[in-house]
Amino acid sequence: MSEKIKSPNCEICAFRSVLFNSLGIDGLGKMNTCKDQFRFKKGEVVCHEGDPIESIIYVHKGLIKLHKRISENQSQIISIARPFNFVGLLSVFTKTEFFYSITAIEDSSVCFIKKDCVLGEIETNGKFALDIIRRMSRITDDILESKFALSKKNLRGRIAHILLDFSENIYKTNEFELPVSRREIAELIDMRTENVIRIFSEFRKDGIIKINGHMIEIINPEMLQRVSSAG
Amino acid sequence: MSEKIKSPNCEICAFRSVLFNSLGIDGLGKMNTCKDQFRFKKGEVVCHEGDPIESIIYVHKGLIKLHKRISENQSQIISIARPFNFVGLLSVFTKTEFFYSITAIEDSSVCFIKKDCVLGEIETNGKFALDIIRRMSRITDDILESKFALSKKNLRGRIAHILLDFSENIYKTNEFELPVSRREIAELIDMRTENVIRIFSEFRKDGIIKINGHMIEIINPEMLQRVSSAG
DNA sequence: CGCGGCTTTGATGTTCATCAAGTAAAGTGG
DNA sequence: CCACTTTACTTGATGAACATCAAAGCCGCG
Repeated sequence: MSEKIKSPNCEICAFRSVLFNSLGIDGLGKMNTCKDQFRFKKGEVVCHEGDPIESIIYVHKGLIKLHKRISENQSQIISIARPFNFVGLLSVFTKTEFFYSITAIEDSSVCFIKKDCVLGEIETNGKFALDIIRRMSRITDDILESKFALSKKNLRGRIAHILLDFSENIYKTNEFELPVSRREIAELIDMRTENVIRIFSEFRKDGIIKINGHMIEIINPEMLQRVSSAG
Repeated sequence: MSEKIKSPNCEICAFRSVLFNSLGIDGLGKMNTCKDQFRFKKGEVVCHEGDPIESIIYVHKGLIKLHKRISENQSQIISIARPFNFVGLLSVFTKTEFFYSITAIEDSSVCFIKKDCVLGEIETNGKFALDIIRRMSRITDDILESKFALSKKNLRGRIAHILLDFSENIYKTNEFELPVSRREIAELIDMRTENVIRIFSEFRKDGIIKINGHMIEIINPEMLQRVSSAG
């Protein structure tokens, strides 16, 4: 079960987030009273599709996936949120319910920041409002650009892209344990499980990566980069 | 050439836009001094890729396309903006230059609203800030949902979808003149010109639409809806 | 121990891009 | 206004990329 943990002060935590630059000590103190921090073990559900949106979610540690059932035996992973990411920052203003579920794919720690606190702060603190808007724009840009880039890559390019993302942006090392199954990778980059496996094997045979179950070692990052760009 | 026209008062125009609800007469008066209204004839360029973003753009009348060169002889249409739409509302906060060009595909009338006015109003008017944020969220939702939906449709589904969009959302009639060439349709929904034509022909043979050059009549909207959903 | 989920490989079929070639329409210069 | 050029449109044939189907091995778990 998820476990509520003693909240560290936002003052201490805030340095991690550009978002709260404009709050000042007063605002941070206020935020402190609006939030709850929880730990989730790998596989635990953070929230279900259809739950009311009462808070925005800040990823403190770990990895969580946003996903959506699209048929009886088909899911889709919308994105994987990583530390310092906000989830729901876009939906909170237009929707009343989450249109995706959230599940931890690693042991994670997340903050729930009450929606009303954020709204209130926006109304009274113009600088904070601008910060939120800039943050939202950047999130949107990122999502659009990456979805866009992925959608016009071929399958090899997509696999290369996501391996590089894990390696360079998430784990910052050439050897890491994939937090997701082959099937989940397929759901994330919109292809079939069989082809994920096939292309993993191709990359292995080409000497680009080593595979041992979920452990991946990237032997030739330059080549992977080339495959990603070419795709 | 584009032609600057005598600006109607924003007070008169504003009823069209939910965005300006929170401005009040004072704010609208201010906006009035921050904006310029221009007419563009079909085919005229509103702005070029790389131009500095000094204003957000509001479509008053007509249709404009946002497009981008991706190689010597390949373009891509990012979206088509219609009356009451804002363009640049997302980019204005994170970018300094347009990453797309804008061209009128019908005789159009657009307002340029100075960026600084909008930023200033956000800082001092909390309700306006919230309105902007809500509007941005909705724009983002719309873009993501429609791009998302399109990307997982087959070619027939995409063509059906876009024909329905023109018919139901833009022209609100079953018979209309396509404001774009076959090639531009291909650029908009990410396929090849040849296939746009082929599928148009199929729909014609199936008795779903009638075609006469750029004039399209949708004979069987239900069927088109079914093709769009099935794809 | 056996069941279900994950992984892997091979065979087959569908969808769509690409190439090629020809016609119609629209702009251009004399 | 007509020859000329270019651009848009159209149809058919071919091939590549990818989904789908089928079958079997692996592994953890009740």
